[in-house]
Amino acid sequence: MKHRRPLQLEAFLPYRLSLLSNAISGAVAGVYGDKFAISMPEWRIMMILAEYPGVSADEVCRRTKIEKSVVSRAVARLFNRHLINRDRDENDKRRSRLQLSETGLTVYDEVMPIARDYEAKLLASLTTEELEIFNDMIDKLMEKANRLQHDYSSITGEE
Amino acid sequence: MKHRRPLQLEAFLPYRLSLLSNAISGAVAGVYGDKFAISMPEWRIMMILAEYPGVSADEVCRRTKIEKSVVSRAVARLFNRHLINRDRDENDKRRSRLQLSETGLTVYDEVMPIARDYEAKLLASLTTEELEIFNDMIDKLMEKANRLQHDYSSITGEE
DNA sequence: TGATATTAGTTGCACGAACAACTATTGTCA
DNA sequence: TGACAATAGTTGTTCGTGCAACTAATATCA
Repeated sequence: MKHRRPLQLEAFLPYRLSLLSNAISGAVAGVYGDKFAISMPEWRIMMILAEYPGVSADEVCRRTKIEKSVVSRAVARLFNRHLINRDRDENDKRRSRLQLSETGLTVYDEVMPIARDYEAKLLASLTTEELEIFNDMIDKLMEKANRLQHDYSSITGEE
Repeated sequence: MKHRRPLQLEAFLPYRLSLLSNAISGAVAGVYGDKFAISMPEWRIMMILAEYPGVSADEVCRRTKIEKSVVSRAVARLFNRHLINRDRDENDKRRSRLQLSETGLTVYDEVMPIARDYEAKLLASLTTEELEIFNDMIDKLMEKANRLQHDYSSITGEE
């Protein structure tokens, strides 16, 4: 007779992480989304531009890991709403140079404290040491996941 | 604490968790997705049905936290592909009683070891103790996130 | 009992994300 | 130099997801 061990779905890490990520992202999105109608990728881009003014859309992709088409449309939308400035790089006319506009900075300065406050409250449930461990484990898992993804993608391959 | 410091996006937890969750989910999806053309929610439902045969679609929703429309369509698709059986509950004719079919069980038995193996390999990068801590922190953060989501949703002025 | 509220499940619709194809510019190398 | 590859960015298409409206069955309560 076959012994079928249940997975214990509630303890299944991918499942748990997905739930947690959704819960947190949902709450974070509420912070800026409801008030300024800014989407998650748009906000991430604004954060990047606040930290690295003048970067290109491509660099935003590399830093955020957001799909370039998503970045393209998000940038277009931010630009149309005058939240960012978009100049072309004269040394490489394919490249754009992006930065927050005056308005964008204003919005950023208004939202950022709330986002920071949210993160602080969220992390208040962890000690500094725990947080360090947590971050360390995220790194490990991330690295492992990327390596495994490569391995497993060949399972389905021709054979 | 801090005033005008940049957020250090790379250290921003919601951002990091989102990346990790995507990476892991992507890899997991590759395990069953490529081979059997089963989507993520479909696979989760199959896991639930393997663990709790005969549950209703609504109970699947509660257990997986997946939107009921998504569950409805996923169940329909699994049913059409003869991976699950769907009977109506005679005591409450609104309810359905779902369970894996013979075929579904076969698929489950083939995919499950791979999924389990993947999780094992993923978690191999953590010690047992670390994993325990990690799970504990996920619980804490989850609880906190749910509470905060409630708090922050009232910022926008709606009640 | 009958009016009304709840619940289980389905379906329509809108929106965001992934993927690929495309334009325009720049880099490479014979 | 000129042909071709690579890169930056845009756009079209498809698909998964979430919300809301809807149907059908059951529960509540005067």
